[in-house]
Formats: sequence, structure tokens, C-alpha cells
Amino acid sequence: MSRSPVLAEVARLAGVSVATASRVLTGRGPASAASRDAVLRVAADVGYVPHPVASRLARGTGTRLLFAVRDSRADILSDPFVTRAATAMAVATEPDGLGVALRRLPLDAAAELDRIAVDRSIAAVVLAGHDSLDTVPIRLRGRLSAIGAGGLDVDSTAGIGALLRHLHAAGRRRIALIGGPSWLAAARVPLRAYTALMRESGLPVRAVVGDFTAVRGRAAARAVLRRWPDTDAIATVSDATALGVLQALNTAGIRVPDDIAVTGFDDIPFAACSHPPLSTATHPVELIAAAAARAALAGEPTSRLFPSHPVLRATA
Amino acid sequence: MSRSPVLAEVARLAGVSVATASRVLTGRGPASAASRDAVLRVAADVGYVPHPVASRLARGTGTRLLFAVRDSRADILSDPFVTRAATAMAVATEPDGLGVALRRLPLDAAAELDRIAVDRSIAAVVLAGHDSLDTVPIRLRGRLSAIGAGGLDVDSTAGIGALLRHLHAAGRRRIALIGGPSWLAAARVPLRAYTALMRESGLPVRAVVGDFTAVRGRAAARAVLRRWPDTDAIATVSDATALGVLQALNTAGIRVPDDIAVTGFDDIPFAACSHPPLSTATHPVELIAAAAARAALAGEPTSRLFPSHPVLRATA
DNA sequence: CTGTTAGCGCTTTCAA
DNA sequence: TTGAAAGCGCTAACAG
Repeated sequence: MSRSPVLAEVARLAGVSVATASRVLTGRGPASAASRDAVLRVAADVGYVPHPVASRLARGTGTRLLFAVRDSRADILSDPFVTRAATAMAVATEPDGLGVALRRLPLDAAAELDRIAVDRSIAAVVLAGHDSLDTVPIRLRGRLSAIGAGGLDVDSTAGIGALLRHLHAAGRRRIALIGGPSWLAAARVPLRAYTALMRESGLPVRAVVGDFTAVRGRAAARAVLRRWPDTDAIATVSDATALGVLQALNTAGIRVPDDIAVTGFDDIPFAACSHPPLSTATHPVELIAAAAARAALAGEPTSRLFPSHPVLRATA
Repeated sequence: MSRSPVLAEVARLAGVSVATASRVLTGRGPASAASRDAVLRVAADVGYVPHPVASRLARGTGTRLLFAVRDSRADILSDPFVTRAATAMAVATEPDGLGVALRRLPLDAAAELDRIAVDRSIAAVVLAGHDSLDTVPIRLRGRLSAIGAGGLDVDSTAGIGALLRHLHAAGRRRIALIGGPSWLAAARVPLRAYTALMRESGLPVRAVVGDFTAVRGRAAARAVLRRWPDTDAIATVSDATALGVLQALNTAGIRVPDDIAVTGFDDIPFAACSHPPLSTATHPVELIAAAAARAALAGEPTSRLFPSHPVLRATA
């Protein structure tokens, strides 16, 4: 078993120069039909597989897509949203010979971003949890995209809106919201939607801060009950939070949804396994992640909203 | 803002050749204290960051770690175990300038493995769901490791054993097991442990096949009840399965753990959020994944068992 | 211990 | 449209 065939071999066998072979195989630059055919046939014959590393070195682009998640929690990289997204990116970039790298960034990410900008092994960067793309190093321009905050995001205004309207239609009139952390600009979107809707319907605004974890969800639920004992619905912006809420209500002997309705957000795989099964909104996390990866690699700072569909199970 | 400094610059500034600079910076090969100091100082001064892509091209090693998961399910790549492990690998390999790629392999993976073997961008491969490493292409030798099946694995004999003993001590005498899929060699380990323990204690063997999903867990639970109506405990080899079991029992009006005790396996983040909270065994998935990544990269076909600790919550 | 010299495999001017 | 040649930035013989 010999070494894998290289471009030079293909070129020689096809009777053209490596330059021509390269042009044909990459699709960049001119080539006559004759040489195109020859090269393509030989390549297929010998089972030529290009060497992405060599190609990227020559082109000056990196070999990995960095998924940089800004968060205050040290364990954010084991958050289901992050692991799902990272995995989807790995799948999406695999065919290009790229790999994905993962890094948590502290809230003040400036220094870290500078370091990333000079790392020539990084082809592009997908940012999550960042609120202003204006402050990123210029050297990163043209090779990054963002999830959330003005980048690729779930249409949470519509999503939370639909859930809240459902609660309202079901007769709930004292609806609390457990939102996202205050340092996250993207968390303001669902909060605004909630506030506007409550005002509009003449309902009280009962918002507390959450952090996308079940632990915080439990605590937040208790806080809500203490502060507004007559609450009849708790909406959240994350399934994990909602599961925490469910637990807190269960142990407090409060019936769901009879006494209090609960809604999640994201429809993680186990949302259907809670007791009662969680009503939530489903989001194409894998699609979003793949789109973010492509946008970063293409250098187009895409801004796009993905649909949020209510999934009504038993908690609301 | 100019380009990042390259090795040649550092060498020139330090008054040595690039070869020496390379030796110092990579730590391979000799170097006098004097040149070492000079190189290191200059490198720090100019903020030299090596170019992993160039280095790996020169060295002939790839730039990504492939996590190849063999499974019959098309959606296996969104399994929590896979996403957790992949993420952990991305974190573990990030400092080396590597990225991770993810691929599902069909049960008959021979052709796919051959293709992987000729992909020069792949530095190493971590296999999961594979049962015999003897059949992998020779070209992959020395750069792969395996999770499960004789590679890096959870000590499921001990883990399942501890859970079963706990059930037995709690008075359960008709314990069923929902195991793993039959095509997976690694699934035989917990099954053997279960069978041995049941025989030893003079208890009936009630084993059915599962596939690590909640959906299958629901169906399997119903099958168990139909076949052995007096079952008083259901052990599983995956939390997802156990959550499915819990659901099936809930809807059947069977009380857990009063009527039937249930145990999971893995302690996924949401195991604590089920109702009742799931008793299971906790496993260092991230540690295992990181170790597998290191072993693959180091070319040492490690075989090691990781501890499984019972986490007794409310279902058993 | 050190520098010189070839590469690693591909891309991309540039001149023909 | 094509080929020669010069890199991309680093590593590793090899001779000193």
C-alpha cells in the first residue's frame, strides 16, 4: 500500500502541469475542456483526495472553525445548546476538511479576541453570547459570524409571543417571566416582547433574571412565588430553566398546569420527558449552527431570524 | 497593523537560524542555553505565534481529530453522549491548534474507514461503537483510539453491579434489564454482569434490547410489563432509556419507586430533573473523551476503565 | 550544538 | 489557456 496520490501525480498522468490540474480541481481559473476532462478522469481513476492542509497553507487560510462562546459560567461549554451547536458545526465543516475548536470567552473578551485574531490556524469564528460585533479586531472582519444578537438567531419575539398568547388564551392573567442573564444583550429581546405584551393586555409585569440553568430555574421559581404568590403561569426562555421550575413547583406541591402553567424554550431532546411533558417552542439549533458556520467561512456577516414554533405538551 | 511575525523573523532577531529557532520553540532537538534564551525572549517580544497549519504540513500530520461514531441510527450525532464527548474533544485539542471533525459510520464501516485512512488532513481518529479494532486499515494504526469495547470505557460491570445490588438490598427481586443494541459488542458487558448477578442471587433473568433512546425505553418498558407483569425494578444502561421508562410507567399509572424502581446510566444533566429524579450512575464522559483524544493523538491504543459511581435520587 | 538545504502539497502570479 | 517558478511557514535530514 503506497502513499496517497498527490496533485503532481494526477497532473503528470493527465499530461498537464500541476497548475492546470489545480485550476481544474479547485474550479478557480480557466481550463480547456480537454484538460478538464483529462484531469478529472485521472483524479477519479487514481482516487485522488486533495490535501486540505497543504491547500489551506498555500491559500493562507486556517484549518479550523472556532466556536467562541462568551459567558460568565465556566461550565457553559457543557450546556446542551452549546454542545448541540458545536456538534452541528463539526458535521457541517467536515466535508471541507475543517475541524471545529471550542473556546469559552469571559465577558470581557477583548484580549482573547486579539489572540484569536493572530492565530493563523483559525479559518473563521462563530461568536455566541456577544453583543456588539463592532469591537472585534479588524483582522477578524470577513471571517466571522454571530449567533444571537443581530446575527443568526431564533425569532424569540415571535416565539415567546406565541407562547404568551397561548397562556393568555388559556385564561392565565398573572404571567411571570424568567429571562436570560442581564449581561446578555440578546436576552433583552424576549424580555421586551414579554413586557410589551403584558402592557398591551393590561397584565402585570413580573420579570426575574435567569441564566439558562435548571438550578437557577428552581431558585427563580421560588422567588416568583414568594414575591407574587398569585402567579398562574411562568414562562421561561430556556428549557433547562423550565425543568428547574417544574421541580420547584413539584416539591412545593403546586400542580402543573392546574395551579401554574409553565413554558420552556428550545425544545431540547428531554423536554418531552419531563413530568408533565414540557410545553415549549422548538428551534432548529442544528440549522442555525450550520448556517453560522457557513456564514463565517463565507465571510458574510449574515443576520437572519429562524422560526420558533410552539410545541404544546402538558405544562401549558 | 502588519502581518503576524513568522519564525524567520524571530530567528533573524535572535541571531540564529530558523532551524535553531524551530528546535527551541518546538522543544525537539538540541539548543544551547544562549540561543534558547535569545529565541524565547525575541519570540515573547514580538508576540510570535506558531502557525500550526504550516507545522503540521511539514510534519506530515493532519490538523483534525476525527470522532467516528459507528451506529445504525442516522441521528446518533445528536445523542447527548456524542455531543458531550465531541465537545470535550474540541476543548481538549484546541490548545494544540487542532479541530475536531465528526462523522457517523454505518455498521459496516470498512469502506468508510479506508476513505478516512487516506485523508491526510486527519491527525487521528477516535472510534466509538466499534467492536473490533483488528479490522481497521493499517494506515490508521498508531493514530487511533477507541471509546468502549476494549478501549477507554466506563466500568459498566461495576457500575451496573452496584445499581443492581442496591436494588436487591432494597428488596427488589424481579429485576428487568433494558440493555443496549445487539450489534454493539460493548453492550454485552453490562448484560453479562446483570445475568451473572441474577443467577448468583437466584433471581429471574428478564433482559430486553434497547438502543439508548427514550422512545425505545418507553416501548421496552411496556414490553417488560406485558411479558413479566410482576416486575418490581427496571434497570437500564442509559439515562435516556430510563427517562422513557419513567414516562411509560407514569402514563400506565404505575408508581415509581413504590411499585417499580428504575435506574439509569450516565447521569446526564437532566437526570436530576425527571419526576421523580432519576437514580443512576455518574460517568466522567468529558474525561473519557479527552483521554481518548490524547490517546489517539499519542498513538497509544489505550485500554482503560473509568469509574462508575451510583447516584441515588428518587427512582430507586 | 548549529546552519544549510530540501522538502510538505498545493496555489497563484507571471510570462508565454 | 497554459506552464514555470515562487512561495505559504515550518520541520528534519545532513554535514559541519
